[in-house]
Amino acid sequence: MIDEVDEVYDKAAELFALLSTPIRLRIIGQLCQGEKNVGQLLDQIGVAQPNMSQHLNILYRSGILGKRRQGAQVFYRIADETAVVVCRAVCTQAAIGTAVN
Amino acid sequence: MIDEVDEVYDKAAELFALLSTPIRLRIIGQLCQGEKNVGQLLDQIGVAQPNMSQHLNILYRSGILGKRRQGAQVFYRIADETAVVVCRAVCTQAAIGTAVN
DNA sequence: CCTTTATATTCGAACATCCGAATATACGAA
DNA sequence: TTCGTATATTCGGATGTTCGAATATAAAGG
Repeated sequence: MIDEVDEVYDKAAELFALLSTPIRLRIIGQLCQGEKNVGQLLDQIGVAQPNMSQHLNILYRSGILGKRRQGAQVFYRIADETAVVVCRAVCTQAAIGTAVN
Repeated sequence: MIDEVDEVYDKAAELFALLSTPIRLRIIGQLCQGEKNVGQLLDQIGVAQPNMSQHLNILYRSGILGKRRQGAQVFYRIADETAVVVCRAVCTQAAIGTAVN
């Protein structure tokens, strides 16, 4: 905590940046209910398909999401609970809702 | 949680955006130790003075920080614990440090 | 192979963010 | 009032992010 602090702040800032768009938070909220494919996510979240794909890729490359292909469909899931825990902290603390719970 | 969800995600995304730079996280980390003036923050955080002032103002306008002037100096403090709680969630969950604790 | 459905990629424009430099303001002391 | 210290504001450029549009790839079925 003395000389690793720099990296700590950098990593945390990166995570927060990943969570700084409503669309990605909605994706995470949906996947908290369990694995879903892209089509299902598109049904729930109002966003164009290529845009969805980009956001999913960003979350996937960061390690927050995992994915698996099944035939023509690709299913995404939460792969790192850190993001979920942080989202829950916002919801419970700010009393702004329970969407991710 | 049915029709306020939209706003929930928007608010959360805004908060995460505020926390998405290492400098602002450092500021919050410092102020977790108690009220500090701008000069003290400058001593602890490697950033130019005008830059510091901008970040402080962003956090102040968002309600995360409060401030009080005492003579020529301005003291900042945590005004909304939400940000701190969220930062702690990152640290404890990701096991990437305890800087904000 | 061809078509359809499902998902991904690329490109460019619009827009926002961060920083450095210069300047401005606020306050205390002389 | 003038000076020095403390803090804030403005402006510009560089950089990054998000989106829409177009296109590409992957798989299943006929």
